[in-house]
Amino acid sequence: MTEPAPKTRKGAETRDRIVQAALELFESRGYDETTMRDVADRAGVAVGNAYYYFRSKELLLQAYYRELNARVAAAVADVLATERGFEARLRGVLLRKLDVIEPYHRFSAVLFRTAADPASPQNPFSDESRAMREDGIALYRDVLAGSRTKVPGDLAARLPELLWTFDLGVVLFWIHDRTPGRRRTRALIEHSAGLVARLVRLAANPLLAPLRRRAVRLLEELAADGAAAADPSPGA
Amino acid sequence: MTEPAPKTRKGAETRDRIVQAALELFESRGYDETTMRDVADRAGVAVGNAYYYFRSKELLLQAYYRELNARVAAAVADVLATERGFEARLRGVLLRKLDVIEPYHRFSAVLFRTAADPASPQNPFSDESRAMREDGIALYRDVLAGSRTKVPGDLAARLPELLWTFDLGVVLFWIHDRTPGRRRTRALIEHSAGLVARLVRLAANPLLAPLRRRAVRLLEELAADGAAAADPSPGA
DNA sequence: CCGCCGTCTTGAACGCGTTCAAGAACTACC
DNA sequence: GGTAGTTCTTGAACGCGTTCAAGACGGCGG
Repeated sequence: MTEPAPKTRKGAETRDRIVQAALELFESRGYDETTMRDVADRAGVAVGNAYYYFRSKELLLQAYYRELNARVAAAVADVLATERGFEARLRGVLLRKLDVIEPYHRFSAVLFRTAADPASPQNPFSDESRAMREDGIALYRDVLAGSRTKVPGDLAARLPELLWTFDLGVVLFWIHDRTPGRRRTRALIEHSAGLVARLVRLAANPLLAPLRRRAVRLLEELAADGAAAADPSPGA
Repeated sequence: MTEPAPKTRKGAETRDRIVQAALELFESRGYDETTMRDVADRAGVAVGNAYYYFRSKELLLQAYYRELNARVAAAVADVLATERGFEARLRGVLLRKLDVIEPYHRFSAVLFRTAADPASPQNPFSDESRAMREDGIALYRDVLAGSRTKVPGDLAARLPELLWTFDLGVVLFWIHDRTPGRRRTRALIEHSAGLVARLVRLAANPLLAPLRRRAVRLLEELAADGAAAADPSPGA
């Protein structure tokens, strides 16, 4: 995942020492304030050595990011196993995720800064992120599948993507949320889970079928188009 | 807007020469590939002088950004003066905007990269961007006011913000759109304008009043909270 | 034990954005 | 014209992320 996987025991140890040093410094001092020379010093190696294992400073931060994603997945599993209602599952997933990532709010800006660049492999719509994107969508497929809510056929195929986009929106909001304990983000999740659930139920109403079909058609068009040309992203 | 406004005629000329050089180089060579030394050389000044007028390279790029915004506002005025239907106004505004910014798609990544950082003044939710944000919201207040569509009272107060957020979403989509002529973004605008218009009309339906009130309450809560603590951003 | 080859490690050097102390140019007032 | 005070201009220097040519290390076939 991050260049030359160490081939020897010693190599692996050095790599670990570098990651360890980096994470400690990032955490205590912040990303921008930590220099690669600091990291190398603390790990007891030369700067060049850090670059032997990580092509860039940013990639060093990614170690954090991957770790986080794994922990989110673990934290969320338990909600998916217990809750049965769609609203409860959606809310539960988002709140758990929030709990896990909260301590890293400091870094979110840096992570997001690079994730925002369409050219960056960290961008959620990039080819390189395909696996993670699909994991995210699969998560919401599961949220839906495990609940009793019935979703109209045409919408069912697109709804997981839509919910994943909603998740991205919540994270975006979280990044910008400077209230203590991320109070606003919690309020957003608390209330919007109910709203989303109601909207999904509403979408099943036959009176609204024409509108729903229009919306689904748009989503399909964008997705199909994207597969050929660039990225399969939804809109807002 | 960008530090020491020149106090003398000569100062203003130097400043202009620097902006000019920067824009030409950015356009022909790209932002990252242009160095401040290049800019200074082409403008016939010392590096330090460029920094006397612009505190950073990024601020130099902002010259572009502000210029663009002004041109968008101008291009859009004509739509607002002629069109009367809400849908046509919304679609027209977005398409015009797209036409104006299209030639600068190259830079959008760089602009967005910094706009994404919550700590950056260029961030659309920052205090420093308050003026531009409010201009954007005002634009959509105008889109609504000039149309015949009737919007329920409680929603009317929040809808301009919501539409501005939708606008942000479209721009985000555009940034990631790599199809020729930005075909996908055009499709998105083309279809979603109608959808949004229908949704607004739907919101007036008395049967949906409870749902609408819930949504409006959430928006109000987030806005009020934000004013006190950090930023008044909406969610997804 | 030797020599070889892949793996790992070094630190000087590069190019960049940015800062700053020094001074030149200009203006205003006497 | 002289002087004081802005305003503008300079270029060397700094700290950073990053690169790279050179060498040290370590195991394996002979």
